[in-house]
Amino acid sequence: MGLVPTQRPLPLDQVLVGDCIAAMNALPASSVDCVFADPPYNLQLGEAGLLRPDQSRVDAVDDDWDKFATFEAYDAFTRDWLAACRRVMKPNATLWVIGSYHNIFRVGSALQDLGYWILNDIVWRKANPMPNFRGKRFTNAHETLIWASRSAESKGYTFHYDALKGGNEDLQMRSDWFIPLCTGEERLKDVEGHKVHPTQKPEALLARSLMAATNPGDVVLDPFFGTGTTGAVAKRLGRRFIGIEREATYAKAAMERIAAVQPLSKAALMVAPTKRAEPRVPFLSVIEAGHIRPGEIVTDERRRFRATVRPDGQLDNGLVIGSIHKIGALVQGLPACNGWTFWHVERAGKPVVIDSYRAGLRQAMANG
Amino acid sequence: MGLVPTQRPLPLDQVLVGDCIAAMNALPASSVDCVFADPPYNLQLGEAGLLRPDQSRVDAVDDDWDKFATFEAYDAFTRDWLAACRRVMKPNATLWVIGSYHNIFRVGSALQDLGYWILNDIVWRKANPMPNFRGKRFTNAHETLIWASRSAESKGYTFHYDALKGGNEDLQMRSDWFIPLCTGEERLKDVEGHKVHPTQKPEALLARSLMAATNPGDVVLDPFFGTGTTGAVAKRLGRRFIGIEREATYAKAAMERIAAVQPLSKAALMVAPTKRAEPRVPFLSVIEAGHIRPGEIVTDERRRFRATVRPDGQLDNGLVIGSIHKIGALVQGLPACNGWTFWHVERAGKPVVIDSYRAGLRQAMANG
DNA sequence: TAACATAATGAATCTAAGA
DNA sequence: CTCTTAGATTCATTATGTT
Repeated sequence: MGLVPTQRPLPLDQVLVGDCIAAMNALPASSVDCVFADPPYNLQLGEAGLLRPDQSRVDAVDDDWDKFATFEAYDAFTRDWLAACRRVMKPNATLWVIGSYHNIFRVGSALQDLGYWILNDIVWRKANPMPNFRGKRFTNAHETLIWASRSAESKGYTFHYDALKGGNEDLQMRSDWFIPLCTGEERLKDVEGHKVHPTQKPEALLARSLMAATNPGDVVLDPFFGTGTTGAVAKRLGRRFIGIEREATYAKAAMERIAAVQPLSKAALMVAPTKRAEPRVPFLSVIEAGHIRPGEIVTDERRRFRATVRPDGQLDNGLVIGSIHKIGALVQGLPACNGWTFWHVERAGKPVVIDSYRAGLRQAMANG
Repeated sequence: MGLVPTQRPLPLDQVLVGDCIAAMNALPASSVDCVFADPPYNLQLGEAGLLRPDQSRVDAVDDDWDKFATFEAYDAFTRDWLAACRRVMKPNATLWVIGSYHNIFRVGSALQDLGYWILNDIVWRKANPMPNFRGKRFTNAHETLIWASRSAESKGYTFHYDALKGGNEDLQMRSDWFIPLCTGEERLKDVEGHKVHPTQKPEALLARSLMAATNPGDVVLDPFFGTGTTGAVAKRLGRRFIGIEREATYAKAAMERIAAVQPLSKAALMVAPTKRAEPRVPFLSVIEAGHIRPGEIVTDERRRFRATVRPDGQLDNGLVIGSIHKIGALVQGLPACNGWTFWHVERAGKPVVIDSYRAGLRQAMANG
């Protein structure tokens, strides 16, 4: 590198169409304040395709850009783009990467190998994830973001601790974020009503990341720009962006989308916390918290019906095993029952409704 | 199996004191049903620099070679113990590993490189995490578990889908678990009131993992046994354990702790039979038992489709003869159909699903 | 129009037994 | 080994259609 000749100006608020590594290598070193990257996940899906219980087909991400022959090939790709990012990052810049269990461990390792310094891993808890249709695994209800500084010596990175805390009911912002999927109006669709991009991210996710780790006027680079969520949020928040996208159709959709975005006033940037429905509390959590012991007997208030609490959070009435709701309905011969208000445990000789153990857990679960 | 030469019995419900890799290599291959591992991560950053695995300080944190060597040593260690685990795992065994952003990416990558197949990554959301005192990062409010099968071909792993669902408001259990930290009574303390082990995991975390992925009587191996949470929970849940721990003081504390654990009753641990596990009933048996007569008309619930019951247990829709499933799929134009839940017969003017005749026959088959 | 019912869909590593 | 068949399997939200 050596001498830096007449430096070209940064291509701000634009989308560069082409390979992200080449495009980044054409940018001057130490020139961006933040990177947000949503690289291919390398899903490795089977040939057969997946059917829902209603026999409709799941629209899987089977695009060519997500296919890598081996982990080695994926690792090489990952190292290359991460290294290119690191070169253009200012010394105190930070980088966000999002991924799932398919790829995030490769990405995290590569980050560390290249000298990045992990500040947090963040869990995006999806409000409405796709279920596991075959019942063979836990519902894959989250994705992971890694937030890293350029190196362990980058102590002066931006983090708006107080703003985040103020927007989080004066509690420190935790590493688990509860945010809905990108659907509805926000999801870009073509004239036929099909989604333009298979993996468009919600703006709320980008907004929280960029609010936390950048200042107004900062330059945010996105090497996998897609349909430009990063650009749209950057513009709205008064940040600048540089997008790089290989597919011209995505790039075009992104620029049209961003053109329609209105930047927010400073006052509007102080976002009110999102209202959430009360979180569901699994009955298993009441047992795990020690309020009710496995093997205990639950009864209705007048002790006409009884069942035994199992360690898995189900009830056993001697004939059938099922949820508090199912067994409650069964013993009464009703089609449905709210087990929380129906079942009681004995405490100091008196029946205590199990619903009384829910409130505390709800409060604790609501954070994040 | 063929001939099995004088095989040493497994050291069940014991703690082996020593190096976990040597201890595992002394166990017979394909002998455990599940592994739960809470490995050390010595990649800890000090406030002012990097520590080597032996806790000596790395002077020049910008020394790339030294940094690389540290990760490399950790990776080699990780590969070794994961490979040793894989050898002693039965073909359908699964493995759990827990870690934080310091080490989980190394572990996940090593897993994949060794041929394990990741089934889920699970987020343990802590109810009461340690706050971030300096306000420079998000509160680190979670840890990550990886759940993996021995290989992509291990399709027969244990997963108690229905039990988990029943304890979770009749909804699929998600990949984000909300569980309190290990504190209070549960936390092991020495005579001076200091915690015995720095990273004792909550029993609820182990209980959910082991209930999900093992059956009563299964053998659970924990190569980093510590103060024996895995053993305590395994005993309580009627599973067997093999613990391996390098520090004799931890091993001793673990055995004392486990000795005090009362196992739950067999009845409480009984696994309810799932639909998948129930014996198959030929539709012909329903006819033979007289529940449905040959020549009767079957319809879907809303009577849009119809077919005739043949004496051989097949259906005839006027054009094609085939199984209840095949004809069900055919009339709907779907690739597949569960004929048991699709077809109905008329009884007292109302449609009755033919599946309702299976339960009685199953009962009879079980008794006969 | 309002209320209600039905259909669609989201980064998915998603079956098991028997011939 | 492959091929065939039985039959088990979904949650939250948005979009669309019907009464």
